[in-house]
Amino acid sequence: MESTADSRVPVLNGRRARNKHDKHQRIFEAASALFTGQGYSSVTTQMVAERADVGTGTLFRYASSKAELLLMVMNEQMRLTTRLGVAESTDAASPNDAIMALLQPQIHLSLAFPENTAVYQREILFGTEQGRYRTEALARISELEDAVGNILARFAQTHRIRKDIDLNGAARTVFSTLHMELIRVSLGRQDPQTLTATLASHIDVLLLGILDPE
Amino acid sequence: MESTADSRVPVLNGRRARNKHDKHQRIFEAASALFTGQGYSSVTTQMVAERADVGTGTLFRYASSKAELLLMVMNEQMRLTTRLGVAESTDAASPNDAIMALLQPQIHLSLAFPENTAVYQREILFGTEQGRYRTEALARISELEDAVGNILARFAQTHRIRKDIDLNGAARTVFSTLHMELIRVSLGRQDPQTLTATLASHIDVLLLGILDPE
DNA sequence: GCTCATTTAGGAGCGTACTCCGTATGCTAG
DNA sequence: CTAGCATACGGAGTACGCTCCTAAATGAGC
Repeated sequence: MESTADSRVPVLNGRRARNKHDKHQRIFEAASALFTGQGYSSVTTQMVAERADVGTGTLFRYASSKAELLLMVMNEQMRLTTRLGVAESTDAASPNDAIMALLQPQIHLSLAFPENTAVYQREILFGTEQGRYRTEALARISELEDAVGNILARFAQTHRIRKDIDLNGAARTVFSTLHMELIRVSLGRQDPQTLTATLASHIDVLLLGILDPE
Repeated sequence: MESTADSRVPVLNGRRARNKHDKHQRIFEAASALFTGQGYSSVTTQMVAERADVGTGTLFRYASSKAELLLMVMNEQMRLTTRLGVAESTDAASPNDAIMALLQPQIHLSLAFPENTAVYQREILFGTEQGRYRTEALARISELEDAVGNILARFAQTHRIRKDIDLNGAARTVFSTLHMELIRVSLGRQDPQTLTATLASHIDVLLLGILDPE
């Protein structure tokens, strides 16, 4: 028994691993094409399964729900925008600029795919299942929140700040506004033009509001 | 022809109107009892129909979806809390107190029914159907937002305020935070205790942030 | 190569929100 | 009271996300 335990080390080069990888790839491509082509709601899991040439049962072995399929696709896009945002925020003059530079790529992506963004936001906020892709999405957002928190912390080192202020809490309010504005815009309830201005204004007020009024 | 047009005035005393009213009442009570008794997700529309003693087809003539059924129930509760909040906010000393007094009853209600609140928030934010009860819910929230806007406007009259500040936009950020915190708490991701403090702090920062720093 | 154990595949089947349309009920005119 | 019309009712049927269980594929030991 113990001798076979050694073979538990995952071998990635077997037929099995390759098949799995292939199927995952096909499913990813099918979901990606369908979701970005026609919106989330008009795509059925049957369609994805057929296009990926797998059974429906198989599909749900690779993503535990239809929503997870979307997260799988969106995460990949978010991976790029996050990296981009972090990079661009480093050489910003003011904290306002830094935060806006950080978030700009996410906003841009969101505006490009409104319906998928709405579902993405919905699943982030209201999803209960602890699937692989949802976990990844949450991690990515936490990253961004921490980045904003760090920018605020740096600001706090060069300015007199009110004592009882929780900087992480402050960072969260920025994201509350971001989430809500993204939802509004992605569902067509608000002009995309206003989003950036609203967010910038919130940050502006926030920075002034946390200063110690001597 | 024109003479019959007079009869278009809705007569509320016919058998028909009474039947309709009765059914509506039964459906309301059934939905109310089931949703508050066990959570939203474990209630099926069949159950509601049976308990109300109507067919499923009939049920969907009175509420266009399961979510609308919940909104129907929650709206009624919100009607009371809104009135209460508005009343209590009038004799508050500071704008902070006024806003918090305004929102306290809503928060209290939300904490009492976490699961239903989560669904309520989800439908408010992401619902697309233009059902009767959703419209009503949105109107109720607009009311509250306007009330916050008014409190800020009064504050602006007795203090020097930065020029380029949009008070309604500022009011919206308060609600962004409120929505997000309610979601977090109602899904059990955050301690209910912190909600009020977080919100109060946001308002605090906001009020300082919109002041003109001479 | 052969056998056995374990992992993976997939499609028939299920639960549930919602619809469709034939039937019943109430209203109005004559 | 009756006929004709409009409205309301309700349950069989549908769509779709997801599960369950049998069968197939793979790899290990000999």
